[in-house]
Amino acid sequence: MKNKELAVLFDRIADALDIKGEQAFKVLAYRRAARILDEMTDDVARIAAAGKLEDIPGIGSGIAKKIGEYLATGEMQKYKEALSDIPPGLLTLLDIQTLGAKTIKLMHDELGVASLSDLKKVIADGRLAALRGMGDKKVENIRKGIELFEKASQRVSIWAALRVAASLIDHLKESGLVDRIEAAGSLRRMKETVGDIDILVCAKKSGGKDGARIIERFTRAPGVKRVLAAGATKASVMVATEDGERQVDLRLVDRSSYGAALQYFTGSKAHNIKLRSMAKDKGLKISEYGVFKGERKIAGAAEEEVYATLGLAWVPPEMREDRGEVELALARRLPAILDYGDIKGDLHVHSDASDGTLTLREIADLGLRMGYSYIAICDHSQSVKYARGLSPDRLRRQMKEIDALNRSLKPKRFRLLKGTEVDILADGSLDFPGSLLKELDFVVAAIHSGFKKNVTERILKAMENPYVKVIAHPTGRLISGREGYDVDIEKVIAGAKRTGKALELNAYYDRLDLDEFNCKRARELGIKISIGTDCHAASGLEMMRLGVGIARRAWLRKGDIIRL
DNA sequence: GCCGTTTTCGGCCCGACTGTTTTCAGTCG
Repeated sequence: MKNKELAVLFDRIADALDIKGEQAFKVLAYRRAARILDEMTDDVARIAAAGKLEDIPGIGSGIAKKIGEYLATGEMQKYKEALSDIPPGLLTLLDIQTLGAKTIKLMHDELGVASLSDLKKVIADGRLAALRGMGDKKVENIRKGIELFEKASQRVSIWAALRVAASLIDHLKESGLVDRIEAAGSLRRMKETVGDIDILVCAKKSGGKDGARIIERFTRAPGVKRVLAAGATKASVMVATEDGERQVDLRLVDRSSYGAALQYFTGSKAHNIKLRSMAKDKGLKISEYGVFKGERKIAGAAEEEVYATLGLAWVPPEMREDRGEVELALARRLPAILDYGDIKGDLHVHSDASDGTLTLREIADLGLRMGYSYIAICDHSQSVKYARGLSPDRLRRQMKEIDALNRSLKPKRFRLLKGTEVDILADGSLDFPGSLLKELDFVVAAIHSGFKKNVTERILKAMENPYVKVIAHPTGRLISGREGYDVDIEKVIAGAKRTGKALELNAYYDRLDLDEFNCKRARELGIKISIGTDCHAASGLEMMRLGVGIARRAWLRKGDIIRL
């Protein structure tokens, strides 16, 4: 599929035109096209062949023609033309906060800045500060922007971000001054990676000094390394996380605006723009303070109200990406996506028999506390030596143990499932014989070695086995803390479709295998998804939330996942 | 560049903040 390639091209064209000072709306049009292509699960070539490109909202005749040209020739005239007089190093400067296209163009035209190192030079020798419109403070901000860019250009994994947000929220709640508080932004939308963390707070007593106290407490919270700004309604700090420092913004809002602010700061940007332009058509105006008809505020306290004023059903945060959800909300036809409470169990957990840390009893206790009905124990098989994989004998002993434990758990309406994460060996055969697999409740198959040897073919062969229900690590992104493997996901998806096997959405830390994109494609093809944490420790069971979040972003319904 | 049961031309989301100005441009979320 050329979708992603084309997305990159259009994004670079947008960058180049932006720096050249082309009309902002033209730049926006290219960016929108890039985003559409990046997220599209259909093959753009197929749509182009059917002559349906212009049916996609946001793709008009101009961009359709350029797509056609690229598909036919492998080249795009507009791309060459746009990039011809732009040094490649200049485009990366757009990623520096406090530095935008206009300033970059000015620096390039006046000082010949063509790269990050050029920029550092003109800051050091004072030539940048001498430019018109520039001053010491602006230069200082750019310098700070560069520092931030070099230190924290990576987006942090959602799990680390969730933990940072939770600890700050708890810290603020302990003050007793807080009425409502929650994380907004991409964290609330459950994006796999998060840039900044946004927290929204509403004081119990508005108008008094409580707001100032909350801001004060925030800037002195544990983990805060630096305060970037602290005003009456907003504060920004840098907080230490597992993978470096991260910016956290706190916004203090009025109770009457809480819903509007939550909606606004949750985004995404594209979703919000669509809402606002709809509002405008209706003679309304939406801002973070509320929905206004002329001077009069007609909604704002609750998010539902904001959507209702536009005639829309409330949209789950995970769907707010302008991928058609607004139109469906208008038609009252939003799909009933999987809910966090729909999860009745975890379908991939390791015990201390292999490389986990928990006993069967501890896992059962945790499962009960999570409100589950079942957990599948899927320890490694014998060949996975580094993870103390179970021999057939040890697995049979574990099965007896589980049977015994289940008898005592019966009154609690909870059971452990007898399972395995059976290894797919170098020749594509499985690490246990069928006679053993047959005795198990749940068989997950996965590759753990020979990452460079015919991975795709081995997975396809394993899919032919009648006892295998699920393929784990289908995209091979990361596995047991090791490097991932290269797999032809197209073939794996086709294989799952053909054999009726499920693919695992694995949520342990940053592994999230499947990712959102392939999860969505699998759903569209009617392939079942199995959600398991693949966890090895107590905290890991809670990571189910990440898996469900990704599933919701992919619009999975209850019926799309395996439930026992 | 895209889009249109008020438009095939003239629109295209909104507000805050900052720093540099002397009324506003640039940037961000």
